[in-house]
Amino acid sequence: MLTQAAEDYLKSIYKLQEKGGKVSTGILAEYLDVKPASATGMIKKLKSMNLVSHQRYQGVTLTDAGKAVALEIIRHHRLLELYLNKALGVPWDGVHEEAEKLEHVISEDVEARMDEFLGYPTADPHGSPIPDKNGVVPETQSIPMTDIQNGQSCVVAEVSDDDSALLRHLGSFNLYPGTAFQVLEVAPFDGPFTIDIAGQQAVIGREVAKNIFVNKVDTIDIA
Amino acid sequence: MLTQAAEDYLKSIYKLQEKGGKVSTGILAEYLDVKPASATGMIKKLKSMNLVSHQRYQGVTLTDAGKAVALEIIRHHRLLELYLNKALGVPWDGVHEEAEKLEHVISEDVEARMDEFLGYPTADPHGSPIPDKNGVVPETQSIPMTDIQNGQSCVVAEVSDDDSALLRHLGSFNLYPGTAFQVLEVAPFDGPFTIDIAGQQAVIGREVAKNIFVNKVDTIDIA
DNA sequence: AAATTATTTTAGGCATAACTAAATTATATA
DNA sequence: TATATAATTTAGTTATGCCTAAAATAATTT
Repeated sequence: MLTQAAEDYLKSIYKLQEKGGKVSTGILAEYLDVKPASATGMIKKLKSMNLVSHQRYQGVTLTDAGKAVALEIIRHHRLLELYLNKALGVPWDGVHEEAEKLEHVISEDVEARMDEFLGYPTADPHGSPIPDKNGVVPETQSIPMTDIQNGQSCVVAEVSDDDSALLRHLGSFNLYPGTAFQVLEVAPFDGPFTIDIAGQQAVIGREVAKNIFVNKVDTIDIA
Repeated sequence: MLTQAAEDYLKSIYKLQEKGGKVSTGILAEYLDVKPASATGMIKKLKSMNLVSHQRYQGVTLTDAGKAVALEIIRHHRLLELYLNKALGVPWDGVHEEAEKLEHVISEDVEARMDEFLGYPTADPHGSPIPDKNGVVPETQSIPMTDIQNGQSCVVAEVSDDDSALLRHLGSFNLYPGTAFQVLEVAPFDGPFTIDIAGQQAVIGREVAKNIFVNKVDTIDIA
């Protein structure tokens, strides 16, 4: 059995690897809010278990075994988030924190039952893809909202899950995955976005927009 | 926050206290499968937190604060058992093990939501009373099956929850809480019980019967 | 090549929780 | 009441796990 800390390291390496290939000790340490020396220590431990590859000064990479573990934890986390939201009505800004604790203790049996209850879903309440039980991650090709031009219509695909204040803010505009909106105006000099959501106007700051990923659509369905 | 070990000690002290008043270090150690010296160590720690009273060689007792914590954990455990069984279909011989891990991690919010989903239940799948959110334990007055005489009819009230093989065995006879049966014969010299469950005969050994608690009834409802 | 930056090693700290062995205290027995 | 037995406590040890600061080393930049 792996410790909770080891599982957290693997999960973090996976997520950082997604964004930018090799994961340096420093980046990993910063992400986990520990000192680089601590990260080096855990990396050595994970390497001895053949869960990561690592050569000094070259950064870490997950091995196939390590990736499998990381994906399993991520699957736990995202299924739990969706289950807590759908089955127990936990608001979407609260599920992350709860899942963070439960993901390390839930059994495969209970996970399978939640999966079945939910109808084998492919995304959590924030739009993040849920790996299947073999570790296959559903493909997504969303783009950052900050790349969207004036007049373009889009649908929210995914938002960051770990900042509950941000999630409450997005919720107040109904900016959940699946929600359509049109960009009315992008203020110059990296200014805020004015958007139209189902007839309501809203102003979304750039720092907020960075946490929103969307798919472009040709026209908005007017419901 | 308390450690998991500390919570387990408090829970154990509560349970042992239920049966026989003062809880000696030795009994506690045996129950938790540690050496007496280890129990002494944890008792000192809990005492320093005002969760137990203890005077050397005199055994431990929970303080009001300690009892509140113990009841909270027990409530977590039993609600989880029932939730896993009713909402996710986990078989009754599997819920204990799962709840044992989850009870230390679940939030009060999620607990309240499970409670509501279940309709504010008062007993878990094994018939053990579920303390309410203020720590009030529903009264029960069941008696050991081993005290039942020939010819007496009873209804299963509660069974031990921690031996899954035993639970599967009882399940094979339909001996769930609420099930009625009649004692047809008690073999002499502390021998087994022959009983009638809905027309089916079964032989229940004494060691098994010790784990079953019942309420006497005058007659069996013939369904 | 020197200076800067990043990483790794070393050595040690702290928390938790278990253990053994020996000393102490309580209880039972002769 | 003295003594033997049992239970408990103390003291010191072990093991795990994760962390840090400081020093050493490697890589990168100027």
